[in-house]
Amino acid sequence: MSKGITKRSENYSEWYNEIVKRAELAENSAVRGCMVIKPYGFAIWEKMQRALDDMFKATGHQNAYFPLFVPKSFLEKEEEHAEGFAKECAVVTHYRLKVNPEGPGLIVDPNARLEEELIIRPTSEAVIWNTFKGWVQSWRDLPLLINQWCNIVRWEMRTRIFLRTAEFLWQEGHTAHATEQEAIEETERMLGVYADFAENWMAVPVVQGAKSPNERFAGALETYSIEAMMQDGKALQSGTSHFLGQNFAKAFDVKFTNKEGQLEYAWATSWGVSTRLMGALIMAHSDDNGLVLPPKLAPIQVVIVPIYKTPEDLAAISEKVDPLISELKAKGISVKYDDDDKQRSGWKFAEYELKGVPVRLAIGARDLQNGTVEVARRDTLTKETVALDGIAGHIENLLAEIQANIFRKALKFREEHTFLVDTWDDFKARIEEGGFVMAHWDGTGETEEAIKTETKATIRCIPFNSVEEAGKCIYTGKDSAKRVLFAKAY
RNA sequence: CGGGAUGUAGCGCAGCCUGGUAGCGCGUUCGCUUGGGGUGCGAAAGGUCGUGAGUUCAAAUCUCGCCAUCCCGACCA
Repeated sequence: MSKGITKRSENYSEWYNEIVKRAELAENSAVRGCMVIKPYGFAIWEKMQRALDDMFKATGHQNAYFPLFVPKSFLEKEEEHAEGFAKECAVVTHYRLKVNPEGPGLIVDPNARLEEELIIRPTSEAVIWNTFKGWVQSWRDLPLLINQWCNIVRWEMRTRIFLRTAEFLWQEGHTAHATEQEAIEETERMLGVYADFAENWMAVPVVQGAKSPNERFAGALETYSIEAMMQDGKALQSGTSHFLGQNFAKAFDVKFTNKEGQLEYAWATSWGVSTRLMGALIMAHSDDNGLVLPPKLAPIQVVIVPIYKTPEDLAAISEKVDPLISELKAKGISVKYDDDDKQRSGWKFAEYELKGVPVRLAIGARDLQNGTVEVARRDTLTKETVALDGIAGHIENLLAEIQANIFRKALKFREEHTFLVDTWDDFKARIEEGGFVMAHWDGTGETEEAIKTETKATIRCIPFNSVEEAGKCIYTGKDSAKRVLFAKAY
C-alpha cells in the first residue's frame, strides 16, 4: 500500500474512501451494501450519540426501544408513507431453516412461511404509532416525547460507506402532541437541536430550511432539513425533522380527549440523524494528509509521542509526562501517551495525522534539557515549541481554538461557494462548478424536475432565513417571492 | 434492472493477447541498523490464480456457464 493518499483535487470520492479506510473508521463488509464500523470510527459515533442524547434529554425526551420488525399491515396503513418506502424494504417471509435433505447446507423450510410478512424497519413511524394508540387517551398523556437509537434497513441499489448503506445506525424521535401548533414547534425545535449540534460539535455550518414537496418525507406535511456543504461543493442532507400532521394518528387511530371532553387526533413529528453524519464530518474538514476531527468529537484529543533511544531516556520523559497526563485528564481532555516501542516516532506522527488527532505533543531529550515540548496542531499542520510549565492550560485553549478554527474554515468555504444567480446560463455554469446556488423558483414540482434532469441539481431546501424578494424563476421566468437553495447532493 | 469493467499472497497490482517451473510492491516474521516526520540492509514465511464444465500432452492464460464485486445510469437519509 502506498503511503500517501489520493489528493482531493485528483479524485474526491477516492480520497473519501481512502480516508475512511486509512483512518480505520469503517470498512466494507462481506454483506453487500453493509459496513463494518471499526472501533475508532465507532468511538466518534459514540461521542456524537452522547452529545445528541444529552440534548434530547435536555429538551424533555425519553429513550425507548421498538421492534426491528414491522408487520406489513402496519406499514400499509399510512398510504403515502407505505408507497414511499415500498421500493426499499427487506422482507422476512420465513422463520425457520432446515438441513437440506437433498444435499449439503441449509434451506428455507417451506413449511415455515409466515402468515404475515415482516418488514425490517426502514423507519419506525408505523410500529411506534401503533404503540402510541395504547399510550394516548387524555390530553394529560401529551405531549409524548420519545426517541430511539437503533439500526434500520433501506435496500439501496448503490451504496457508499457512511453516506448511503443498506443498513445504518440512527436515532429517530417520535412525538405526539395535542395541538398542531405544538407539533410544529417541536419540529422546529429539533431541527434547531440538529443545527446546534452540527455547528457547535461537528463544526459544520448548516443551512436550515424546508424541503420542497418533491423532497418531503413520505407521509409528512412538512419536512425541514439541515444542509451542509462538502469540500467538493456538493450538499449533504445531514438531519431531517418532519411535521406529520394527523396522518399517523388517523392511520393508527390515536385519539385523545381534550380539556373540553371532545375526541381529537394527536399531532405528530419525527426527526432523525444517522451515521451519515460521519460522512459529513469527514468530507467537511479532512485534507490530503488524512482525517481532521473537531476536538469535541475526537476520541483522542491529545497524543503524546516520546522521542527516545534507551529505556532510561523513556523513563526520564515519562517522569515529566505522567503529571501532565493527570493534569489534562483532570480538565476532561482525552489524552493518549504512545510510548509503544513497536513503531518509530515518525511513523506515529503520520499515523495520528491520518487519524485526525487535533493536538500532538512530542517530547525528547532536547525538550527535557530546555523544559519544553513540541506542540503540533492537526488543523493547520503547524508546530511550535512551548514551555512545559503551564502547558495544560495552553492545550485547553488550543483545543477550543482548533474547534473554532475548523468551523470558521468550513463557513468561509461555504460562503465562497455560495452564489446568487439570476440567469439560466449562470445557473448551469455554477452548478457545474459545484457549490450552493441561491436562485428564484416558480414553486412547481415540474420546474424542479426539469432543472434536475438538465443539471442534476435539486432544491436542497427553502432556507428559513431567505428574505422576501420579488424575482423571476430561473427556469420558467415566472414570478417568485424568494430564493431557494439549489445544489447537487449526495 | 439496463451499459461498462474486474476477480491472481493479508492489501495493491503485473502475468493472459502469443498455453509450458506463479511474480512485483506494501505489509508480516527473524536478525542487525536507525530513532525530533512513514529508517536502512539482509534473510524467511505466505497463493488448489472467484467457481463449474470444456478444448489440450499441458490452462492463471483459450471457450462456455455461474457467482461476486466495482464504476456509469434510474431510486434514495
